[in-house]
Amino acid sequence: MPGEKVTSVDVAKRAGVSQSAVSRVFTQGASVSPKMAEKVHKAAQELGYRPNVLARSLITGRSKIIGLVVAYLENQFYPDALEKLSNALQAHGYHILVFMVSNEDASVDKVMGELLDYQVDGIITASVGMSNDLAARCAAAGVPVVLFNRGQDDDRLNQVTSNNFEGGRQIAKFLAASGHERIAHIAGWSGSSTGRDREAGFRVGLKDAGLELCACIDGMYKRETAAAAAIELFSGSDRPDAVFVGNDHMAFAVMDVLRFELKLDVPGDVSVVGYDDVPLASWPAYDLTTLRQPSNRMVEATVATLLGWIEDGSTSIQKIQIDGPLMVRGSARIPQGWNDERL
Amino acid sequence: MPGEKVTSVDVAKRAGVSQSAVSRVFTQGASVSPKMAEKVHKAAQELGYRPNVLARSLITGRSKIIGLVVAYLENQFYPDALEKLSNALQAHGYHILVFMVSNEDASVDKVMGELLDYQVDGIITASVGMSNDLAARCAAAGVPVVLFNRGQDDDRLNQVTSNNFEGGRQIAKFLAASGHERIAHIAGWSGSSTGRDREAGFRVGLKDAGLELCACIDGMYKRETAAAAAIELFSGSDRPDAVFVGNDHMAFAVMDVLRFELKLDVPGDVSVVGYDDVPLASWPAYDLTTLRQPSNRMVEATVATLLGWIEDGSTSIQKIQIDGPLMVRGSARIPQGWNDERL
DNA sequence: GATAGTTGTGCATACGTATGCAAATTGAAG
DNA sequence: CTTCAATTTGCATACGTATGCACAACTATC
Repeated sequence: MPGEKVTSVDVAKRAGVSQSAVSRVFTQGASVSPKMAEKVHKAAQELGYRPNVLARSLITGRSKIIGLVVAYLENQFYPDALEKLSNALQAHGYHILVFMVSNEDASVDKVMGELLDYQVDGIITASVGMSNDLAARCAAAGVPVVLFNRGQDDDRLNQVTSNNFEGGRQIAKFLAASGHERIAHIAGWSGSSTGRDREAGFRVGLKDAGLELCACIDGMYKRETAAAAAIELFSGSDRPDAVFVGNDHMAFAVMDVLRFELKLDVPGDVSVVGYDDVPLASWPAYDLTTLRQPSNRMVEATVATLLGWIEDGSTSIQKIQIDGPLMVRGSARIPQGWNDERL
Repeated sequence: MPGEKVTSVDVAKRAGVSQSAVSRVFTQGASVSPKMAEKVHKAAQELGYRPNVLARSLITGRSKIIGLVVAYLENQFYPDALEKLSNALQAHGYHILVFMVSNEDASVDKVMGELLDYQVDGIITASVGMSNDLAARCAAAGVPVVLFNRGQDDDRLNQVTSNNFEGGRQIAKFLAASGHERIAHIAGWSGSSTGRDREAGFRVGLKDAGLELCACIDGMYKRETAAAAAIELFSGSDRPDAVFVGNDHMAFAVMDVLRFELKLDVPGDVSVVGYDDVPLASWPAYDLTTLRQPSNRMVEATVATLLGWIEDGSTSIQKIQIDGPLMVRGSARIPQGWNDERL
């Protein structure tokens, strides 16, 4: 391999100008004469020169890299968000450096260290929390953090979520309105704010309707755990007639168990409602009634917050909650006149 | 924000040693006395020092960044691969910088330029090809490229795929053995090697069995296109009794159309076979018979190729094809004695 | 055409680290 | 205690770029 690194010095030499001139031509907002710009561009073109982002970052303190920490991509919500985040950031000249973590242990902290080594301009964590100790370090390093789809009390951390409490309540209202009487919940991981908030809202919603949760199991946001929970809940004869599952990913597992293992009819025997509205939820094989997390708007808010912090020096902590609609589909009995009421 | 960048110089000062000593302590394979190492580590600890990867890369010429170019994450195969790639590379001290492209136009080339700006140590493209012009530039820059799940003739490009031709043939053999007579194909995008190879193998396999393709439509690897193709193929009365769909992602759409729109029974009326074996394929809602692309081994091969090139200076072009088994499930009629034969 | 004001350019230096080289230290052997 | 080899350390410099500062070139004004 030839391995010809062509630098601004080479370009300067060929164009017969100084290195600083070359630098200015490639720097946004520096003043150069049209004549100079043309000369330099020509030389650069001929040599195939492109500025070295890393070297630049050394001096500007801006790496144009955003670190994304994510636990797993199995739940379709996250690849979808990742794609949208990447596109949005790319449009602003930033790119995403990916860090996979296992959510359970302290690997988050370890990985975050590596993250800072890369001098990232900002950090987005999707579906993972972080230790306060770590939050402090990021704050000290001046690196803004946005928790995407996860809340945390630490007041140094921005966060963007859907309105999980309200979402849970809305689902309760819906299930109550269609006359269900034994309503169960397979909750999101209780170690996560999203899981806890959805459950809390759901309970309040049921209470408002004069109902009470007949059973509640932590599904850990995992397919296997949710499936096991479904078997436990629905094997007996006094089974629930409706279940709110903490996210779509688990809801699919639950529907699989209900229909193919326990031979129950959905929604005839059991109504199932999920949370997220991932693309798969609308496919007819599942046709899942679910509360939409508006990923577009969540991504928008995340990017806006991050860039505001990085480029405009904003320092106000944002705790953004975005409302989403209930997508009424075929997996749950529909209350009479539901559509009318909502017009 | 405080913004305390702590450098090796700060650590050196506090430990009462030279900056180079600090550097050596944090450099793999440099010789330092235990005493020195301890002093430096202590000071570093106290100040919260971590080496700046970007500055390091400037001098070593190694950024520890691998660029990943990917077109879309909607097909579950890719987030799955991304997760595995990231984990494998992370274990070797590398991280993935993500670049989303739209496959159709020349945006690949544009994005690749940005990629090189980051001085990536290597490039993985998932599901996208690249212009020869570009391949030349990467070769010139000494940056190794691995095409993941996509082939291309250019002899400067490594590639890792499943054995698509053989896979297609195996599927043909399977469908023929179960006595299907009117066999159709909704092909992968004809602009991709994977799509073409699977189709070619499929045709050969049918021929070997004395059969012929009764219809073939390009599904573009897109859900909507595949759905439209399914309607076109199966609306008439002389419909096919089996269809091989170019990947699982499209196969799901096809099954949805067949079952819920055209009210056909799978596999009673039509057998459906996919390609990839993404996790969803094994969920009972689809229970899709499909040819597995062994993503674990493909990832392994990709990482090995890339790191061999980067770290061991290997320069031999690898064109790796990995065989995968046919996962026989419920979406296609099973030939009598199929299991016996295969023992 | 001289002067002041404006813009464009070059010089020098800095960013944070790694590394060749020579000096200094250590340890072993005589 | 001396000598020599082996190891450890510090000094200086380089990586590729951006930017403050001083100076050169140009424009407009009288």
